[in-house]
Amino acid sequence: MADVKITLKDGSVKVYPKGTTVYEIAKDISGRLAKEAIVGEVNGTTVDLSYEVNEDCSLNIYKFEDEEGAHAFRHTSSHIMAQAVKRLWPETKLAIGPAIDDGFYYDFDTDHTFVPEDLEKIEAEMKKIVKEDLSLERFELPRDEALKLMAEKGEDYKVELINDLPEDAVISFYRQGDFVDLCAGCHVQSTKKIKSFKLLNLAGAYWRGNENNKMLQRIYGTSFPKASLLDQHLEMLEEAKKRDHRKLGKELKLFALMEEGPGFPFFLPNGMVVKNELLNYWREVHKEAGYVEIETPIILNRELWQTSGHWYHYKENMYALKIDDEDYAIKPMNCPGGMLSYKTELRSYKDFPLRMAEIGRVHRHELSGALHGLMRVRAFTQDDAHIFMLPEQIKDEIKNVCHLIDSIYETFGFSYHVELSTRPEDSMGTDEEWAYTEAALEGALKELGLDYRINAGDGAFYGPKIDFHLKDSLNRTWQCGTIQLDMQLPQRFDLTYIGSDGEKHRPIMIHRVAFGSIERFLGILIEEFAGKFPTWLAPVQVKLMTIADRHIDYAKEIEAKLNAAGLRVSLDDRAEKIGKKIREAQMEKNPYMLILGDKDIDNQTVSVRSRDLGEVGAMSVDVFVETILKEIKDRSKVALFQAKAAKEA
RNA sequence: GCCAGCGUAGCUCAAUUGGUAGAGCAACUGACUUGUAAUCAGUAGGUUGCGGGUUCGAGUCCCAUCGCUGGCUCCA
Repeated sequence: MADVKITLKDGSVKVYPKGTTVYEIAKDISGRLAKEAIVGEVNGTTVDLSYEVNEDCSLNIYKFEDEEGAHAFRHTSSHIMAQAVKRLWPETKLAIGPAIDDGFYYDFDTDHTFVPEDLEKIEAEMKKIVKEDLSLERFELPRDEALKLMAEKGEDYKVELINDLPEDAVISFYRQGDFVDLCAGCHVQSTKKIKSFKLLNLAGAYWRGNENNKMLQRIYGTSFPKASLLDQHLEMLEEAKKRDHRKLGKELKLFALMEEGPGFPFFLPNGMVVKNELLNYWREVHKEAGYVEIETPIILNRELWQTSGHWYHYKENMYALKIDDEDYAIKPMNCPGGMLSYKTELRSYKDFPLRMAEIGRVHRHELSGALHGLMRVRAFTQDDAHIFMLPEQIKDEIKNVCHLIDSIYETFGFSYHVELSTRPEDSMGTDEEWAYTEAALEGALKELGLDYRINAGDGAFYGPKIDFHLKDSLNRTWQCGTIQLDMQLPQRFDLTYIGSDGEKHRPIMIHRVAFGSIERFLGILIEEFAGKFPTWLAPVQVKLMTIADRHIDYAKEIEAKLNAAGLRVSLDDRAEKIGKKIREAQMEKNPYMLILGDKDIDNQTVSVRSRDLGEVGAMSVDVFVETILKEIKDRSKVALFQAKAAKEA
């Protein structure tokens, strides 16, 4: 393999095998992942050194494909956007403008209200800046000079940021032409590198994410080193729109959201089939995992919510009402009812772990602006369970729940990430209790070897939690499963059990969900499968269609057989062409179509067409039923007829 | 709740500078009797989200309100 000769800025020469990635070269030379990133590529046998080195770092070259490279690239894009905005509206004050997963944003404070047309103007100005080929120069200033510089420029937000930096912080700036920004860095060497970009949307955002602060105007954008990559990304966004669960939910008649009940979804017959299948599956696996099921009331009195603490800690989110002059509230969570259920009997340590599940419908008054299809609603169904146990059972039980959740997600083929959320500011309980419970959850995660990230201060007010997050079609993540260790409610409700010593003790309680919310899970499910549910979930599993009216009797005969086999069947016996019936069935995303005509009557067969595989061929009804029943029983994610076709071939 | 944008037939969208709402698909009726992604013809369908205002005249402009979308905040 040919070697690549690289001349470094200090004049020294290094030789690498051709094909070595720039990233590896950078690591090799610098011996570490340096804080400055530069985007570059090895082409052929030479390396373009023109964009090579920062003043205070050794050679650090990253490709756009590396996280650091993309980050630097987008961060520079963000600076270019800010520079463009400052040129167009000089009075604008800059807040923060970081790189994010798929692009970048910048928060601005200006009297000018940005409208969508402004994005084009800003893009045009950005193009100029890119063309000007401005190099990004880093410089550091002592605190007082840094403050002076930003104050002179009227950048109040930057002044605040500098004031909040720790004493020993290095205060760095980046300059590109006439534009200077307080910035810790990671930039490409020149504005010229930002080949393709697009500003995507406008949004409001509170300064520092605090709703008591001023609302700034945020502009989101994305950028790529090649136009083709940008096009590809924009195409992906278009594709994602097509699988949006709100769109598909309407098209497939799964659910409806109406003005009459914002945030309160209606489940239509098709959606109800999917929901019930999900619940059937859920009950099956939970029974196997040793759970019992209960149901508690939707409405309970004020005293209960005071006991639980919700009346004070969750009041803004609760729907309250008066009944016979007494205060009641609609449950926002199932736990208090679960506590009362626990207390209906004297419990023994021998009953532990006691796993009480509840498919509970809860109502929460979410902010109107937070509502989002099925993902964020005001009434939803939690697949809840409260598990009561001994302290020494905590780790194993958390592991059990993690396994259960994992196996459920695996059934749908979902990948997920885990977060551990710790004590929030507004919380109940002692420091010791929090330390103990947080350690218990983290210990279980570590023993399981699960990757997780810590979400400091994001726990529930009554305990720390482990969250399982799934992604929607736009890669936005949604919390679904959660496991919360709760030492508050057992105390507040004075829950006890009789231990082996014959004395009363306080049980440990886990509060957990796997789907999280059936509604949200269904939303994720729709987007993941783009509406093409696996057969076991599909509202209509088999669509029968006649070629001509004379085939209707035979079709009804087949329909009866499939019905008898427990399949969800629908017959299209309209006097339409078969092409049209197939087209409509495909659009309804029915997994299987049976085409019935003269040949089928003569041979006593059905002609099978699969939504995913196309024409499968003719077979006897019995063979068809046998195969599809297996596919359903296995909760297969793919059509089993594919395997059959492969075997025959 | 906050910032911005949007709201026309069941769905997807039209409607010059304000001039009196239209198309495709779906639906319905009829003809056609069809072999793997759209047969043809006809019929019907809208107080332009709701409520005010400006105007000779408002889907177009203004105000208010409800809802939706993208974010922020919050959270399953």
